[in-house]
Amino acid sequence: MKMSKQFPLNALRVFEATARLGSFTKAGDELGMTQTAVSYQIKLLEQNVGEPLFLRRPRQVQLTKTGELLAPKVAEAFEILRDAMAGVRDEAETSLLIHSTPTFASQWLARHLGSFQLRHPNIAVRLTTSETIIDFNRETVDVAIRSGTGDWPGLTSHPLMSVDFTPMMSPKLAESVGGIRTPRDLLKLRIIDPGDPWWTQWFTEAGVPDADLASRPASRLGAQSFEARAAIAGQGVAILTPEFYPDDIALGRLYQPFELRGNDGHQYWLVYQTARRNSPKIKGFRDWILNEFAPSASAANPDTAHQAAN
Amino acid sequence: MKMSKQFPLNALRVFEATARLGSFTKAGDELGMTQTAVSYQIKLLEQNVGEPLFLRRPRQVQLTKTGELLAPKVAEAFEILRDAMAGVRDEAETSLLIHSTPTFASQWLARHLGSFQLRHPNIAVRLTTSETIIDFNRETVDVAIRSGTGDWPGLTSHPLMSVDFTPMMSPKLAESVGGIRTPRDLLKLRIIDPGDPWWTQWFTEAGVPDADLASRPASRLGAQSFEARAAIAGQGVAILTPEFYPDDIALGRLYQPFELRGNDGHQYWLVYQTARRNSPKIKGFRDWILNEFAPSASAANPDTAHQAAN
DNA sequence: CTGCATGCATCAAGAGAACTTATCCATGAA
DNA sequence: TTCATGGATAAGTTCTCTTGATGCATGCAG
Repeated sequence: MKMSKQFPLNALRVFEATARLGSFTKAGDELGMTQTAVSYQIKLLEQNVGEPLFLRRPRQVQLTKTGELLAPKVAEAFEILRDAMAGVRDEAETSLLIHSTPTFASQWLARHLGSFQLRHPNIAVRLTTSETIIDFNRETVDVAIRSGTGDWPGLTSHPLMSVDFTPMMSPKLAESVGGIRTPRDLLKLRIIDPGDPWWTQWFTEAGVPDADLASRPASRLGAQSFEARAAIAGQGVAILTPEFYPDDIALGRLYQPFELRGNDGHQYWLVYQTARRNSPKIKGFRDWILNEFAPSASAANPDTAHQAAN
Repeated sequence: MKMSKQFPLNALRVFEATARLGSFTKAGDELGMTQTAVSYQIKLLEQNVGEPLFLRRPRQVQLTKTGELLAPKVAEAFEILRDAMAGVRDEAETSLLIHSTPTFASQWLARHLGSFQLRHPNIAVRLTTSETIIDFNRETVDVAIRSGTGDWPGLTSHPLMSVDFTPMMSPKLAESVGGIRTPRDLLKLRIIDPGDPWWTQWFTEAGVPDADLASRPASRLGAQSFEARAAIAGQGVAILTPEFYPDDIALGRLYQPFELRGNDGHQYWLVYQTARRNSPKIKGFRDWILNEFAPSASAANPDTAHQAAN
């Protein structure tokens, strides 16, 4: 015995509308079905209940006593369901859960999210961060920003910015050693997190493949933004992503001695579940952030999206 | 846009069970469907809402925030629906609406219904009467007892008793004219409702085709039971159905001078909508009343039913 | 009183949804 | 590692539901 038959939900919906409108035809109109279908569903329900629910009067139907007993409760139940669905749809549309790496969150999102909220004033943004790459199947998250190669099955990724890196330090620190003219001059300074592979790569590209970094004291701060603070404080030279520190550069707190930038092939990506690509709030966030990163382009171009082959 | 799709009821039911049980598989078991079907329905609902409702954890599913928002309301709504259905089913099973002619109701049902209630103590009987033949499509009635030919489209009829008739009077009235020996003797008495065609028919069959009834004063009482009361009171001779007055006959309040009974081809029938023939309470009433009218038979024989050709 | 409009019932046929079967995959436990 | 559990996916099938045509009864208008 199928539960679905033991509890004819669709018939109950039809019954609710019919009881309210007092007419099979009108109920059919409201529900977008034919009068025939209404008649059929009501009959189903009556068979299920074991009692007629409507008296078939000449040009109208009227509830029987049994029907009158049932109608208000059914109406109430559907009212609740309608509310619940509406509430959840609303919630779904008006709250956006963003996950990001801490660095991107503090260095970029924190400064730009205001513009998103201006554009979508009725979307409440919540931001969570972690170094780890979250699993959309295990966390309640709408969109994420992560660095990597953009190759995640089931997810759509849009490139935001490449993760370039170049040495940066406080201007005073540079002056303290008479200025930084060649890459080798950097080795006169304390190097923040010399174990970072970015350093090796950068020095190699800068023509200093033999830079001895391994022997230097390790000072891993975990997140780039912490290293940036340290560099600003004059504690050493850090290898940073310049895009994250426009203000510090503009205000002369950070100094980038060389144009040369390294890039390890990683980028920051906007990522979301491909299945949810049409969700308005996700679409809205995508359009906004792509536009932010492509100020010259008239609009965001979703075609740059990258969907991992599964 | 179909309402039915805009409001996925079946998916909501599946969601309710799944949220409660925390497992697609278990929900499928409870609902009598496969895990696959549950998965499908949940996906439908998630598409509809625009948000995932469950986090797919390795060996269990867990509600997302959105799901947690939705679940309790849905549960409440279904609780109400379940209650409503149960209530209405119960009401449907435990109340029996009988319609009858006033005569049959007062002369037969009133005296026998007690035995039905003994057999079905949890069925609440309600009895309505009218001379007119009710339309099952217009009145809330489960079973009816009516006289006629048993030929009603859409209805099933079981013959209960034939509507025989024979003159009856109070014994004292009979003595007052020196006893009633021949049908003609009846003409010495006041005849109650001489316009009743039963009289004509009976006198004809009794060999008195020329009985002058038309000229007698009319005294239509409307219902046979009223005429019986008048006869018992000695006000005249009435043409009655003896089966209705076993007590009055046994106690000597009514006297039937002749064995001869007329019959106009009408009978009393138990009638109900053929579509509802399997309703337990209707079945119960049918079995009971047929048994009452067939005391010799070991059980009622529904095969005597008569369904009018449509 | 006749003809028309309304509203529901019935029927056969068809579309499409819902469900099943078969498989696969990931995870956690033994 | 291997097994057991629980879910996802794909394809095929079943069957509910819907549609459209038709009929009937009633009430209203002329």
